Amino acid sequence: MSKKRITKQQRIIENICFSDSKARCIKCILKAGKKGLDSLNLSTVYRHLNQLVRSGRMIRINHPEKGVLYEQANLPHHHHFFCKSCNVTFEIPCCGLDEEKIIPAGFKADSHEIFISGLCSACAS
Amino acid sequence: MSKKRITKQQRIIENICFSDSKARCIKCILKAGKKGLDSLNLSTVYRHLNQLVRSGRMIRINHPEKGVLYEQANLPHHHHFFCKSCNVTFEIPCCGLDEEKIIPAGFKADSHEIFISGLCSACAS
DNA sequence: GTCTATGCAAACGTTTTGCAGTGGG
DNA sequence: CCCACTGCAAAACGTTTGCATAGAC
Repeated sequence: MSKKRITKQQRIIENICFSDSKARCIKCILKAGKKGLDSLNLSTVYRHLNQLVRSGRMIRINHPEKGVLYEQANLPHHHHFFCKSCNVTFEIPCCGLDEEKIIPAGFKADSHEIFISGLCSACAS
Repeated sequence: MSKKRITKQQRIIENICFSDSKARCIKCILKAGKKGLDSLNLSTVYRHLNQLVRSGRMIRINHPEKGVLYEQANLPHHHHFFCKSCNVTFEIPCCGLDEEKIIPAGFKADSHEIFISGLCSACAS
């Protein structure tokens, strides 16, 4: 069995991912990481994110308008509101979905994703 | 202004897209189209689908597990259930989402997507 | 010093685009 | 007979992979 090494790159990437609960795209993570280590490489970011997803610490979400985003896996159940004006993705803490109502008889749901688009409160006013 | 021409390719592609309400991927459309016209080209399918999306007759949905799918735009409100066992996407006719409950105060939603994953009735039994 | 993780470049799959030629009107 | 649409090949993306080597231990 190979031994894992903790590298500067890994520390930087994980610090970004776990600094808050925001969902981020790869490029945002790379850009933020380059502030701490200019030589940080896109492949390295991909490799660490894939590893974090595989190990279950993060999840990959496929946002209908923003593409692939990475987010912490153990956040409380929530969904995503994308503001078309300021281009920011907000987490929506509670879930109003009644799975019983929506799924056909006999179907067994084990997960769901809700993506809402519109205007956030700042842009709506 | 340029005049539009109705081509064999266009007729074939639209026939496939509007033959039923199924959401289809590009490759499925190409494969089906090649039955009617073997020389049908992937670029042509992309060009027509993009045009159909731009003109508002179809929509592009970014399915979390199946990638990009194309679907008629004017279907009654519905969402998607993806069966992880048989790999089929089912349309769910009704919507149990109460937007009032889920979105934060001041936010204005104008659209939402719900993707549910699990087992369909056939695979669950 | 060893051997994993990195940076770089090349490979890959999907989507778009440039261009010469076909064919719809 | 014209010029929009097609097919083909190449470009343009986002993501993954192979490889030599920097650097963690």
